[in-house]
Amino acid sequence: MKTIGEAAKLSGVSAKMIRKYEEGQLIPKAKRSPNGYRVYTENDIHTLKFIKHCRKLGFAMNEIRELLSLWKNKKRKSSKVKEIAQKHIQDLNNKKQEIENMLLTLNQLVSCCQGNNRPDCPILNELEN
Amino acid sequence: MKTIGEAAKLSGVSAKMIRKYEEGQLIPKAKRSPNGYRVYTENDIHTLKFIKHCRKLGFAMNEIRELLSLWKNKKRKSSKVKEIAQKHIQDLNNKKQEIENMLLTLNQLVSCCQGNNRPDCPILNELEN
DNA sequence: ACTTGACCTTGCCCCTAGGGGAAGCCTTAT
DNA sequence: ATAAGGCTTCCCCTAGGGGCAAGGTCAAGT
Repeated sequence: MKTIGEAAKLSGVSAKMIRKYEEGQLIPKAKRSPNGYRVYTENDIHTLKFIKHCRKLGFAMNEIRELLSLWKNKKRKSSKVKEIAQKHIQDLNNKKQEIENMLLTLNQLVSCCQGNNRPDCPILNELEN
Repeated sequence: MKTIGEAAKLSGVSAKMIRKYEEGQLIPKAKRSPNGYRVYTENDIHTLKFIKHCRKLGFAMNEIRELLSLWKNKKRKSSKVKEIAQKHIQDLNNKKQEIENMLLTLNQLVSCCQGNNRPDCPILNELEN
């Protein structure tokens, strides 16, 4: 039986986020010891690690909620998991594309700007129009 | 003199965000007409367009605050503008790298998952460890 | 035995950038 | 007069962090 700080260290999820995941019902409400502190089992920490890995791949909380319920459900269909992952890949590709568009414009603008002591600046000119 | 809705349409910034930019002091507090509605000049709309363009390139509000003050300052040094832009390019490259790392793992996992009616799933296996 | 200090946990607030929505007031057209 | 739509402020949501006041825990020193 661990406190929230120990669970945080062991799982890699911050104590703050553990409380949020409880509030957002990703994990069940933790039992409390007599002093009111949250108490965690090895199993809870296993679940927190699962969540941590999901976050590292960029899954949002709704998606993690679905992944958790599939993970716990031994009668799941792997097609459902694959579907969630593919949807997420799509989202990430869109974000990546947006960033690349920004970089294209920014790199071009920066290469045009002298970057000296004078006020003339093609970056500001572009932002103005 | 325009209302917030008209200013939103003309600038491309939503009414909601115009109020937030006022609250966050990116723009000065709008004057009010006798009924309490916010009132905007052509000049205000020009500034809102500038902010809109900054956002489209992914600048955060702090950065936009700096860019706005440089924009209004005729004695600025273009080197300062260039510096902000280069720092931002760095941030975007980092984000892009993170996304690419996620995609690498996800694509590999998805290609390993059968996606059928059976529960075996390499994606969940990976998330578990 | 008692106090002090260090560290932990609690719940609460704030921040980002943008959206959603509710409740109430104002204007304008029918 | 009434309905539609715009404006006001206020709240909630995301994912994660920062911070703070109040109180618990524990060890060391008095």
